[in-house]
Amino acid sequence: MNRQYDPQQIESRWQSFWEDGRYFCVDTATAAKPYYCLTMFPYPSGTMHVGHGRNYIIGDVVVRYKTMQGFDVLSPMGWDAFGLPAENAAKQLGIHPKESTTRNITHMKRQLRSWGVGYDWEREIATCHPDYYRWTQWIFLKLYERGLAYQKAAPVNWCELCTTLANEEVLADGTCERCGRPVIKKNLKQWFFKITEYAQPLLDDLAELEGWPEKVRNMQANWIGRSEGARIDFTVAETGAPVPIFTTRPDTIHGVTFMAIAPEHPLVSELVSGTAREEEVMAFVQRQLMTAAAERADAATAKEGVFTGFHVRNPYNGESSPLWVTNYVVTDYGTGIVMAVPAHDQRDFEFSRQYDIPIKVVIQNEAGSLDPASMAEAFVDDGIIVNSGAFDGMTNRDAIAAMTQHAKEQGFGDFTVNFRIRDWLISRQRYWGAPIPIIHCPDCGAIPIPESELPVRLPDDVDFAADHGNPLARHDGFVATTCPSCGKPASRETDTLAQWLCSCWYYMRYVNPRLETAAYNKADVDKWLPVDQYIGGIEHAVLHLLYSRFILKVLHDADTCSFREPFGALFTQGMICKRSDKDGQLYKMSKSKGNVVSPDELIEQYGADTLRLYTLFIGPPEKDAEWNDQGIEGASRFLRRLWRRVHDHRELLLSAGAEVTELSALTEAERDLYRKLHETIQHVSHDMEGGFHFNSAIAQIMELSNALDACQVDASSSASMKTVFRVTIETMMRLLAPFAPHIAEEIWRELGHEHSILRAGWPGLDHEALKRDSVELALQVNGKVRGRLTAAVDMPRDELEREALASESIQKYLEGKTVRKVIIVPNRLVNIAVS
RNA sequence: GCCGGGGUGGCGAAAUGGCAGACGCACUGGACUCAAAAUCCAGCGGUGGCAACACCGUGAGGGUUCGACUCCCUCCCCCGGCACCA
Repeated sequence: MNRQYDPQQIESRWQSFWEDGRYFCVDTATAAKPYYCLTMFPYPSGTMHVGHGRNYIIGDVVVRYKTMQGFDVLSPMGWDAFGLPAENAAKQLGIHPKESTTRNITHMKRQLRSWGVGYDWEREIATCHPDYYRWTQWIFLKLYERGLAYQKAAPVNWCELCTTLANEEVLADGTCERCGRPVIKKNLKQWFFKITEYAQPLLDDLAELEGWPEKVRNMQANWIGRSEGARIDFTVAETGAPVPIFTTRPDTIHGVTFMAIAPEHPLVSELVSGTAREEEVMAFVQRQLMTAAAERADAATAKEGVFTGFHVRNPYNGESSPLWVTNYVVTDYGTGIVMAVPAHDQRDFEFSRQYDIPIKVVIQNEAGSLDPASMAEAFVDDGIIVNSGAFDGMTNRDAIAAMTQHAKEQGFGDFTVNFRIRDWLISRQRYWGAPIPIIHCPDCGAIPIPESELPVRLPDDVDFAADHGNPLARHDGFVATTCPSCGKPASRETDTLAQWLCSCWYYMRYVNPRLETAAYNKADVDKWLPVDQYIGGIEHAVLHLLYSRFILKVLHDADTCSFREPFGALFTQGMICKRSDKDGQLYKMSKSKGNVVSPDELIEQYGADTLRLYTLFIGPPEKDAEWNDQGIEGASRFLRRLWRRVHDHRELLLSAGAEVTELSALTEAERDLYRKLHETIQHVSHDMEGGFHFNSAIAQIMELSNALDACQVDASSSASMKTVFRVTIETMMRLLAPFAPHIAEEIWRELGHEHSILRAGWPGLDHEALKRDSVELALQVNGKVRGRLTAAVDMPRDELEREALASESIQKYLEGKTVRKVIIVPNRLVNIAVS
C-alpha cells in the first residue's frame, strides 16, 4: 500500500475483478431474492458527459446497496440503437449506421466501465440487432391482431428532418422535440396504435404507482386529459347532416347563437362544395392550413372566421344558428365542432363581438344584472338558469346533469367522457429502424407477415446519397416481394417503427436476452417484473414511460404476462447544468451549448471514485444541479485523507480486535466514537431507503470520518480504542462501498479480508450502541435558547424542571417574571414560558 | 387559466413541529516550507460591541402553537406539465 492514494493503480484492477468474478451477473432461474434495478439504456450517441454519468452512478449505488443486502440483483445494460443521428451521419459522412452505432457502443461501454458501474454484460442487447427487432416486429403483429394497429390518412405532424412525429414528440411551442425544427401538418397515410383505447386504464393505474414521483403521474394524467361532459347531436338545418358535439357545459346550451367548426373538418368542404360561398370559405381554410402550428395554437392569435352559409339546429329548442369556420376550434379535440355560447364563454364572446353575432344570457348572476348589450366579457361563474324553458330557475350546476339526462331521454345526446390523448403515430419514413412487418398486395391489401417469417431484415446495401426520402423505399430488392396470402407480386411496407416502440419492452428482453423462440418467457418475466427500481431522466415522463405502460397493458391482455405495470418504482434524476463560458447563463450540459464536462479526463485526474462521490454529493439527486469544477476537490480530499489514515495505521489496524463485544468496557471517548458509528449507520441506511438522499448519506460518512480524525489513535492507545477504531473504519468502508466502490474494496482487502466487500453485508444497527448516559439539553425561555443543561438520560420531568429553573444561565431571564408553564421534550429541551 | 415542484449564508446544500445553516466549495488568518503545491490548525449569516453578549435572520404579510424553514391562510417570484381543449 502506497502512502499516496493512486486511483489509476487500483480502479481498473477492481473493475476486472468484478467482471471476472461475475459479481453483477445473476441466474434468473435460481435467484431466491430477486431485485430488478434498471437504469434507462442510452442511445449510442458516441460519448457521454458527467450529466449522463449521474444516471448510471445513481443506479449503481442502488445495485451495490441491494447486492450488499443479499438480494439477487438483476442489473442489465443495453443500447437504444436505432435512431436519427446515425442515419444523418450516413448521409453526410457516408458511414453506415451499423458501423457508427457499433463504434459508438464500444466507446460508451468503455466509459461505463471506467465509472465502475456494475452490469451483467452477458445480458447486453441492442435494439438494432435482428435478434431483438424481430420481437419488436412481433409486438407490432400482436397489436395488429388485436385491432390496435391501423393505417389512416390524416393530417400528421411533419418535421422536415425527422419525418412524421407522434403528438408526444411535438413540444408545446410547435417545434420538434428532437431537432427543434418547426412542425407542420401534412396529409399522409400512416400507421397508428390505438393508445386511446387504453386511455382510461392508463389513467386509472397511475393511482397504483405509489413508487413514482407525483410529478410524473401528474404529467401523464395531464397528457391523457380526461374530461367529463356530454355529447349532443345537433343537425345541419339545410341538409339534415348530423353534427355531434362534445361539451362540458350543457347547462349553457340554450345560449348557443352560432356553431364553430375547425378548418380541417371534412364537413366543411362537403357542405360548401358547389355553393356560392365555396371560394371564400375554402380560401380561409387554405390560409389556416398554411399557418404554422405554433401560431395557430397560440391563444393570443386573433380570432377569425367565415360564415359557411349553413345553419345548425339545436335539438333542445329547435333554433337554428349559423355555422362558422373559425381558427380557434381545433380538429383534434372532441368532434372538431363546438357549440358557441358567447354569453358564457370568453372565446365565443370575443368572436361574436367581432362578427356581430347575438349574445344570449342563459345563466343569470346573483344581482340579476347581466345584459347582453352591456357585457364586457363572458359570465363564466355559477348562477341561475334563465331563458331555457323548463330548466329556468335551476342552479347551473344542477342543470348540467339535468339537461344531459334530458338529451339522453330524448335520444339526442348522452353523458360522455372525452380524452385529450390521440392515437400514437408509429411509422417513420426512415431507414434506421425496425421495418414494419406488412406487405401491401394490390389484391389483398395490407397483409401482416407471418410470425414465423420474422424478422423482416433491414438490407445493408442501401443508398444514403439522396437528400430526401426514405432509402428503404429506393431499395428494389427490399420492396419487391410476394403476397403471403395470394402469392402474387406485392411490395413491402417501407416505413419503419418509431424508436419509442423498440425501447418500450427492452426491460422484458433482459430477463431472457438470448431466447430464440419468444420475446420472453412468461414465467420468468412474472418472477422478475415489474422492475423494482427504474431510474432515468424526467424528459421521458410522458413519451417512453407512457408508451411502455401502454404496450405492456396490451401484452398483458394478450395473456403473455401477468403484471399490468412495467415499473413498480421510478426515480427521475435531475439534470446536470453548467454555466456557459459564452454568456454566463446556466444550461443543461450539451454539446451545442459548449458546456460539457468530460468524465474521461476527470477520471484520469482524480479517479472514478472521486467523480462518483462528487456527482452524488452535488445535491439531492432528483433536483437539477450546477456543476462546479472546484467542487470535485472536496471529494478528492476526503478520499485521499481516508487513504492516508488507513495507510498510516495499517499495522495497528491489522493487529486490533475485529469486534466490539462489551460496550460497558469502553471508555467514554471510545463509546462516543462507537455511538457515532452507529448513528451514521442509522442515518445512511435511512437515506438509502427513503428517497435516495445520497448527498446527505455521504455528508454523514464525512462527519464520521472527521470524528475519526479527532481521536488520536496510535500504538500507545488502549486495546479497546484500537478495536473501536478498526471496527469503525471497516464499517465505514461498507457504508462507503456503494458510493466509492474501488477504494472501499481496496482498503477492505488491505485490512485482510479475502472476499469482496459486496459480500460483506450491509452494516446492522446496534441499538445499545446508540444509547447515552447523559444528554445536553437546550434551555429555552419563551422559545429562545438561553442556556444548556447536562442531565441524565430520561431524567424524571419534575427533577428536570427543578434543575432547569435553578440553572444559573437563565436566572436573568426569569427575574421579575412569572413562570406560567414548563414544556419538556424528553432528552432534547426544556422551554420555560414566562410572562 | 388549471395542475405540480421550488424560494434557507458568497456558492452547492442540511434540518418535515423542538438548539437554523450539518457536510462540502470558495474565502480569510496561522503552522510546515528557502519557496510553492500538498497537508494540518483556526475562523467564516447580518448588524452593534474590545469582549462576554445583544438584536435581527429560512421570498413577503398574517395565523395556529410554549415553540414554525417545517402546519394553515393571503400574496409575490422562479421552474416544469397541460391549455383558443369547448
